[in-house]
Amino acid sequence: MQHIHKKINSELNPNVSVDCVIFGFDLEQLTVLLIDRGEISSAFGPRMALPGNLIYDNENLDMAANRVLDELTGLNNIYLEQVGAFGDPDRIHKESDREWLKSIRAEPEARVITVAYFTLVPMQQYKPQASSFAKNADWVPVNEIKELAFDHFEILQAAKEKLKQKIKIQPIGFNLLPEKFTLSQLHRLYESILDKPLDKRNFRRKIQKLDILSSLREKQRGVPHKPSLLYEFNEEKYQELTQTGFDNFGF
Amino acid sequence: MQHIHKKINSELNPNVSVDCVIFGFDLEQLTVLLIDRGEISSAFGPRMALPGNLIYDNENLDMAANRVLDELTGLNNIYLEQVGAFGDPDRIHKESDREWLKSIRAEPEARVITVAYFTLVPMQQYKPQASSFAKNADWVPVNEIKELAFDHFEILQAAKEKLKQKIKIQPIGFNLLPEKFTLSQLHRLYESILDKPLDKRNFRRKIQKLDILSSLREKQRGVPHKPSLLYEFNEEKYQELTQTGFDNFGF
DNA sequence: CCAAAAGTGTTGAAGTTACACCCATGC
DNA sequence: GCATGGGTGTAACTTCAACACTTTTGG
Repeated sequence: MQHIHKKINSELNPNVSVDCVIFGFDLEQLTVLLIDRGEISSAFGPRMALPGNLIYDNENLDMAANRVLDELTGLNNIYLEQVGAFGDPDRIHKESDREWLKSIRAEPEARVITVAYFTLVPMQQYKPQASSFAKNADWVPVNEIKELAFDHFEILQAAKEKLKQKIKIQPIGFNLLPEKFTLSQLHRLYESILDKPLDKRNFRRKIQKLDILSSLREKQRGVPHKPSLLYEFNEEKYQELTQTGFDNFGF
Repeated sequence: MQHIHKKINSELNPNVSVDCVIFGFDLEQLTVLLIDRGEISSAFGPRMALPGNLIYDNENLDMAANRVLDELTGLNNIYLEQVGAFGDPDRIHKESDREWLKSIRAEPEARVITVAYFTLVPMQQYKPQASSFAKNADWVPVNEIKELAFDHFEILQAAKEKLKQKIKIQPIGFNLLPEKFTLSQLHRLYESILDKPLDKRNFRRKIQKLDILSSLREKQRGVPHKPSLLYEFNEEKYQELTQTGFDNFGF
């Protein structure tokens, strides 16, 4: 896949960037989409970073986030929600980051504040393709991430918090799963996001009460235990509930 | 659009500003602190704006918000919480705003993204004093505000939403009141923020269960009806609850 | 037959909503 | 004495947390 961006009649703004925290789920754990910046010549430091880059002066922040995500990973047309703005003056304190910026930016020393966005996507439908200064782009389990470029680790934590909040008031987690899924997979997803165990029976009861699932007549095959029923969303109710939200999904 | 980006660390950054949404309560309704920019020479448009200005390259965003608030209104040392980043390229579309910027900025045409902050303060303890480019600074009832400079009206709406969310999980609303207050005043405050009526008895029950109020032996005087008992906070419990929050103050 | 995950109900406690009347004061 | 807002309790209902055993499959 290649990206042909219509020529943008505007300059990069050296002071404002966007970064994207794209969450996925591999049926085991929560993952996030990172780019690999490759070996940085002389300096040690984390190679991985959130996909992000400077904005253009004539695009709004949401558009910039989508463009940058597309340019670096090939994912496009994704609804992104803002996490917030980050940008301590010492945000670029790692030598490796400084050096890397010199290789890709016109004004590597400029003060940059970055606006972070996040969202959730069904991993299996999005195959990231690295390009531009991303040497590679791939899903990484959130719990395995120990450090990232710049202040991206901090941004990731903030995004995780937002996600925890959001999952309590909207049925967002659902579209991280394959089209047909089991309640146990959904259960594991909620536990991954909230980072704590949830009672199986209580969880199932609550979820079913939301009335957004249709159980299929189909079962898992080939598993060495009692096969689970498969479910899918009731698209209509799901949309409705996404709009209205629920005040109290008190996990 | 041009960028004159200085590498010197103590310069104003032409592309990033902060704006502050400071909420107060006048015992009747929610208010917000605005500055009056005065008559703008030839153009019509709103005179009022949120206190805000460009950041310096060597200060972090939180510090910038505090500094700007102090410079424009004299309020200082206030805990501010981020609302988010705003900054469509067409954010400066009113002629009056454009003209005003020419009078106060070195690069009035620069693309600016702004980071909004909000907080709540006890009005009676903070007497705003306008200075710098603010001709006046004063509390204005939120419901009376119909338009503001730039995209400040939109920012105000976003801050109100944040406030609604926050009041459901933390006892923030309390410190908008005078030191001694009645439960009815607190009740009215919650209704103002949530913008809907709350049952009197249920409200009182819930609030009291939080166990952060001490009832004084003192009563209102001079009111033409049964005088109310006065309350104050239990400072210790209040702090504790502010830390931990409550998952479920389900109004 | 064993291992592994799926699936299923009840109970006691806590919380939620809705609702109507008397009380103390100033004028 | 009247207008005004202050103050109080209960009942029906819903929601919540805690908890253990049987079922179905693959190997």
